[in-house]
Amino acid sequence: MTTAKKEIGAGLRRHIEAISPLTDAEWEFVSRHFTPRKLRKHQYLVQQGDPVPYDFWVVSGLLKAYAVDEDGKEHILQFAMEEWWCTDYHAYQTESKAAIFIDCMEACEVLCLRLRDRETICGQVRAMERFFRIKSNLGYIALQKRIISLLKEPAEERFGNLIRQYPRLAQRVPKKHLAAYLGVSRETLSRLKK
Amino acid sequence: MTTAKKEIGAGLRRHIEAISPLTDAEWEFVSRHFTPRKLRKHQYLVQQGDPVPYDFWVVSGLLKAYAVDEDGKEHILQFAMEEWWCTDYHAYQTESKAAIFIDCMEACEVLCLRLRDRETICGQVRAMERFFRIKSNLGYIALQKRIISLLKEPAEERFGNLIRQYPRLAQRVPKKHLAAYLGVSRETLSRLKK
DNA sequence: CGCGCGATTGAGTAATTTCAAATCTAGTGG
DNA sequence: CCACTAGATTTGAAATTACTCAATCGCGCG
Repeated sequence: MTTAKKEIGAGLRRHIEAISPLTDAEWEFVSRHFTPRKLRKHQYLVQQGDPVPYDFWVVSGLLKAYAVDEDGKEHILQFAMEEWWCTDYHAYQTESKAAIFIDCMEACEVLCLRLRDRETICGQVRAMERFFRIKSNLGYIALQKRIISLLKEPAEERFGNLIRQYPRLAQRVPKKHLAAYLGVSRETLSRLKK
Repeated sequence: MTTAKKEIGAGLRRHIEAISPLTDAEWEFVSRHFTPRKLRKHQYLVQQGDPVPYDFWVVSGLLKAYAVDEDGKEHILQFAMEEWWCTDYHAYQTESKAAIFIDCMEACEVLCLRLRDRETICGQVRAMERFFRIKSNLGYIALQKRIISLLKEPAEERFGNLIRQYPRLAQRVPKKHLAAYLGVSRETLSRLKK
């Protein structure tokens, strides 16, 4: 492992151990299954219609995952900043074709994990099965909140909550993309900010 | 265990083993941590502001989980039919107060699982940790699809997909509740059906 | 038979979108 | 340091859509 890769891996290890501690031997085994990859701004990690061999963990940079409707408009499912996981989980899990796009809003470094390797890791390392269980649970909770928010709150309140909860994100991301995340047009979002 | 409870438990065992097989001893251990409960139509399982000690697995009947906005309107997060899991997972996991209501649209039998017991089960029975990991994953995928659907598809298409995917549900549930699930008024839903 | 709940319909109102144009901003090269 | 350009944001006005409120219809159950 190169020095650079070691540093990258250290971040992932901290991320995992915040939930489920690993022995050095376990970490050694786990880390072998991740492949680092660098991408430039605007590069795609996933394109609609293509297979999705990897789950991605963001080391640095910023991703957006989005669906495109028949008018060509983008609807953002998720932003993914440092230490976030992101992929088209349906396509990934079922080894089918992607329904969404994922691309880099900034230059990125990611760690890639194949489905087979994820299952191997979970099978061999008990702590990793626990990690992914808890992580999935937390993800589920977050999406439940998002759905309630979409159904119950007016756009203005959704926007307020977004910048309150992710102030860093709101600065890094062009507001038209925030609009596409909140489910309103950029013009409406602009008018809301008063 | 009574005969009735054995029958109920058998359904849960099948449900679990469809994902992750158990030995008889493991099942014996696991099943001890579930408490059966019967409820009449319109009874609450969770009320906003109350603690949420249980995750519920539906043996029979039909639940709805919903948030209420300041105008008193209901926004349905989830229906839960036979063999579905349901609770306010945020409040459950963090042992905080419920943000939503869950009540019975029909008379129900459920199996109740405390957080502590879920963690015990996962800690003691490897297959159950795997079960909950995969189940959470599938749940996450389902919610991702729902969010994309809410953002990208017009209400008419959401309605069509709903009755296509859950035809049984669409018949069991008053249409005004389907509207509250889809995020439109009942009048709008009514006009869409043409 | 009549009550109650749900579904539908109509009319008016409020909110959002669309399209177009103007303004602003950050990064580039001279 | 300034001018220029591309992308982002804002603003305006018209058109569309969805909502609200009220009234009516339909049906099952007591």
